[in-house]
Amino acid sequence: MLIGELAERAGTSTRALRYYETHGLVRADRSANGYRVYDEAELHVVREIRALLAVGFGLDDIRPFVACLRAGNTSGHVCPDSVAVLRRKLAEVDAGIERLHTVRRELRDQLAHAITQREETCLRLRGTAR
Amino acid sequence: MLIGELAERAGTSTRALRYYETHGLVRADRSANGYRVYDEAELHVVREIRALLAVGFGLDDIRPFVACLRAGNTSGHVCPDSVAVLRRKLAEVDAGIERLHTVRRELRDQLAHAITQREETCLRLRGTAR
DNA sequence: CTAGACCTTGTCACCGGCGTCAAGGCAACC
DNA sequence: GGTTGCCTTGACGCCGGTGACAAGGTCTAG
Repeated sequence: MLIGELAERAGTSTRALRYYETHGLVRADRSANGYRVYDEAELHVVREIRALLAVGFGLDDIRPFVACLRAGNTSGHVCPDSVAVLRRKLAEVDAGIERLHTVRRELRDQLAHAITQREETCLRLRGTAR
Repeated sequence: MLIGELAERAGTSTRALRYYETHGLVRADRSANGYRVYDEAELHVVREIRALLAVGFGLDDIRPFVACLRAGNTSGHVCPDSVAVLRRKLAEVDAGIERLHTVRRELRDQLAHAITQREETCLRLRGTAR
């Protein structure tokens, strides 16, 4: 399987695949003419990468999952390192949620305050208009 | 007030102030020697900018708030444009929270799954060991 | 022989809010 | 006049995951 086919089957671009390779996530053999040649296993690797990226992982976070897949596991999630990353990410997401809730409260308060202010101004203007 | 003093009093850097200026958020007069000279009002403007940046606003989002302050309002939040941005941001934050909750669920499930798998593997290994 | 559909490496561009360095001008004090 | 400490503009770097383009090699079909 050449890079174009892998890209299409994995739903990504050849550019991305080469990028993953330079960052040590995807491996390729080379044919005599220098083309990258992939086996079926790499398809699963790339799909794992894409799935994790979509969830918001960075390439560095993904590395353990790929290693786990390469170690022969059906899922990239079952190795200790992967689990550690999952835990960390879960904590990060929790922190993010909390932060957004704080921001949300603040925004709501400011919005409420602004509207109250506007109504008062409006009333005052009507008052002076008479 | 020169740029260094403003930066210090507003809790930011001169670099940031110049950046805000190039993006039309902060205004400065120039003294004879070309130095930026700020009046007290700009301090409030910069503080407003910083507060909104801290909440996660982009510079473009902040522009209406600055305009509102310049229009003579005590708060930058009371003008219609500002309120519109506040509403939009609130919606964005809500969307962000929801997205993170989705991710969180997914992470939790994968984590649970991974741990279950590991326990099974562990049991199986113990079984074969005997 | 040629067209076109692949592949290769290398490089620039993007987004946003700055940090940081360069090279120089101005003010004030010793 | 020399040092120190402010100020000026300009330009590059960063982070991450690509998109896009250039200039070339390779394979296949007509």
